[in-house]
Amino acid sequence: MTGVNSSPAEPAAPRPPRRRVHTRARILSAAGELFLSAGYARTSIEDICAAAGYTRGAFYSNFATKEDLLLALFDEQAADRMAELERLAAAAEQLGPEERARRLVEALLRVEPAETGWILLFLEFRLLAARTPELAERVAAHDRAVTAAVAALLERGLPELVPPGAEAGQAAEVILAAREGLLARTAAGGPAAAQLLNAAMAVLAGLLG
Amino acid sequence: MTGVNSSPAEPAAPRPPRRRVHTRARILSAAGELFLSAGYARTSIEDICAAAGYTRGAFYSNFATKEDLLLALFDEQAADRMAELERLAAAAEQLGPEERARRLVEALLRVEPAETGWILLFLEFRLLAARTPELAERVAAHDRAVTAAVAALLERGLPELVPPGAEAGQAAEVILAAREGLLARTAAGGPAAAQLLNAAMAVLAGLLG
DNA sequence: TGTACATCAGTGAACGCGCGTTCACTGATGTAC
DNA sequence: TGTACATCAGTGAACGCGCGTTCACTGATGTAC
Repeated sequence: MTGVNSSPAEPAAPRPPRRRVHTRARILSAAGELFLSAGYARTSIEDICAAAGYTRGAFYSNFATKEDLLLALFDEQAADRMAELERLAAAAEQLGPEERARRLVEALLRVEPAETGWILLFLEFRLLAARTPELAERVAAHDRAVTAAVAALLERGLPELVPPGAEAGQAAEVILAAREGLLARTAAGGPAAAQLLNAAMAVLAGLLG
Repeated sequence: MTGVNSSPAEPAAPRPPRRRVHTRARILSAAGELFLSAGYARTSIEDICAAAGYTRGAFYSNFATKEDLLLALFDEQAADRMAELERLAAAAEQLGPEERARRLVEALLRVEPAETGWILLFLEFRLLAARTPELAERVAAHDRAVTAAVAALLERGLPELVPPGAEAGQAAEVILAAREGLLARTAAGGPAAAQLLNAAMAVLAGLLG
């Protein structure tokens, strides 16, 4: 099969596009940075191409529309988030119940500075999705996945947070919503992230103790 | 002072503009409806004027810019929200501690269908504010006022929700953030509002019990 | 290894549209006498 | 009460700009022989 050409009469063997392989990645990366600092709507395709070192056409040879690019970025980010949760679950598995609980609370509530940037972009995506059915399903699916992962974490490592009468999924939903709400407040110029998360920790600790 | 004209030589007595008094209100109201259903960015001034029965010029004779209109709407809504909280506080004052607690939890977590619409507009405002310093201060001030009002409610009527080691303001912040986060999820096509708020109630009840 | 050819990623000019804002105007409303 | 005048809320056409998208092209890259 290797030496013998398989019927050269066939119109065109599907050849892999192996030209300037990094273009798409570079555009994605530039778009990510610009979206983070200026938001999706305020960032033009021209801006992105310039930052990545290409012209508009390069963009349209890699993405169908601007929304398509946003979706690619979202999928990337969503995958990262899920991978992180899986890592966290695996790490938690190794620990004793006490240390595990401490780690999980911290991991669920802590905020990296980078995230305060992402939250705005994510909110913009939620907003867009609210008016765009296809996108809405994507966000909803992502929410379901993250909620389920966090619910599993809670069940194994923080059962105190799942009170009798409630399901782990409900607790996860509330925690994630609170987290997103707090992040939104900080990102839009409210109190510092650290301060708000201290609040959340204090409230949680008090309620649990 | 009434019969005698006070120096008619004076250039022009400031006369009150009492012409088509309802124009501004009509535009505001039409804008509110359209913003609710399509969002701020997707609603054009032309749309608003048409819905209100005027032309573009009428708009600019009542508002400086589109952002100015949004701000007026925001202030209106913010005042309503604060008034509602005051009414709630006054009503709670009349009740025994048990009934009062029940009422407050319900009031803080219940969601009117109308609010799921407003939340999207509010998020869009937060997003805009995140990139616009003057707006940011407005939202932050509103957040502070609402948080303080809710904190006062909690201190008087739901001290169980303010665990030892935490301040009422912190508890208020967490509750409001969770509420906003949950609303954002429903509004963008996630689970039904009722379902999410059941979750919050169940979690709270469990933690408190 | 060298040459001719085909492909297609990326170029860059142009299109077209939506929309916020401006502006010269007009006619209904209120004031002065 | 009636008339002349001034004001200014609202009209509607036009401006201008940003931006997403299209498209005819070109030249580097890979393939065939």
